[in-house]
Amino acid sequence: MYDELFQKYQQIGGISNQAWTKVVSTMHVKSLDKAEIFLRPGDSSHTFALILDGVGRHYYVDDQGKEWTKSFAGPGDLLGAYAEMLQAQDSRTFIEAVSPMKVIQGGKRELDLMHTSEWDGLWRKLAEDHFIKKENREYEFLKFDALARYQSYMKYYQHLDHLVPRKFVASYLGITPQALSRITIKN
Amino acid sequence: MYDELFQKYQQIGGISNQAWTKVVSTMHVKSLDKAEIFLRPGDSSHTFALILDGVGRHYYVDDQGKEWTKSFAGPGDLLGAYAEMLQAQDSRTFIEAVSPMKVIQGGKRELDLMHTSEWDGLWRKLAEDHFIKKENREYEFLKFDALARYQSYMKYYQHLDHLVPRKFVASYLGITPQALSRITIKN
DNA sequence: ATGAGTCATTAACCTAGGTTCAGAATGTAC
DNA sequence: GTACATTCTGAACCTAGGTTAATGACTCAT
Repeated sequence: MYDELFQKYQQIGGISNQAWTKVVSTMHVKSLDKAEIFLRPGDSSHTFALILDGVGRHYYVDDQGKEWTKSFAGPGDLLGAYAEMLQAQDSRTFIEAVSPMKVIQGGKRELDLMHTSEWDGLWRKLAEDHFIKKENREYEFLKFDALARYQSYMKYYQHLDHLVPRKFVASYLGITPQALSRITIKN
Repeated sequence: MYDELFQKYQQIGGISNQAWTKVVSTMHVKSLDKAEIFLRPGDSSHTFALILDGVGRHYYVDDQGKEWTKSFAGPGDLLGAYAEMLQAQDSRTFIEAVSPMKVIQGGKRELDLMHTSEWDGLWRKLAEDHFIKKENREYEFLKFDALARYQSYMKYYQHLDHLVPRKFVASYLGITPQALSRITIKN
């Protein structure tokens, strides 16, 4: 998985093996139990990880205690409070392991190491990809009903869905588990 | 306004006066009538503009002919099919003048001129800002009802609102003009 | 294996917002 | 200024999805 990880980010941002290794070598592998929380509101957003195995989930909790899932993340994906990192704020989101996970974790040290021009392209690409994904989600919230959003979820996250409880899917779609049941039985 | 524009992007991305002037000097001023369309689906996403005066609107049209507003843009803001530009696709969105506008327009030539490392920081910052804005909108769609979204709109776009017809506000919130009337009368 | 939580589903009822239609209030063109 | 078109508001009715509550089906810890 290490090699795949390098290849993935190499391809996205044209990082040299050297620069990559320099950063990754100081990161350490961490295992997370199912339902273990990786990051919570108030934690430093400098903490991040790359997923080797398993599925993670980024979510908010509102004042009534309801959870709203922003995104899921699988092998190769970035786990972290990305928006807060960009704004130099502490995390406002929770990140938890949906299934048992294995990740390589980094922090401020590694982020600083990536503050060279060689990494600019990668970070720009990551920002752009994040933007495109969120704009697409905006589009779906504006135009799609819950069923159409569910179908889009299934398409986008098909490789992770078998590990994701339906209540999390519902919270990602912005509906209740009951509503998700209604939708998926009928259609 | 020219100076303000430079100062704004100077501050965002640390562009030198020289680099800025080199790009802007080949752009030309364009006036748009109210309701005039600046860009439509199928047009090259290389066409973009910086707003000198007036208010623009980015929107989709769905298969039933309904319009869904992605964002508004005022003086100093970027007018363009940004997501499509990033993906090297033709525009999928409409952009129109909500009020009479004055802009400085650019195209592929200027985009190419900005393909130097000096511009990387600015483009990265733009991508990040776009991402943050969209993630915030995702958050509001997940957690807020129409009234709360309206209040958020009023806060964010208060400086432009006097120029924006309410039907466009409704289409930005993802509701009908009738629903917007209901909301704003009662509250 | 057993009991205590979770989780998914179903059903009955409720509500925010959609739809349709109509009238009032604006704009805009001549 | 008059005429026409567009926008805004309002009311009546409808529907997608929320809320509450009940019932199995699963975990999983002991």
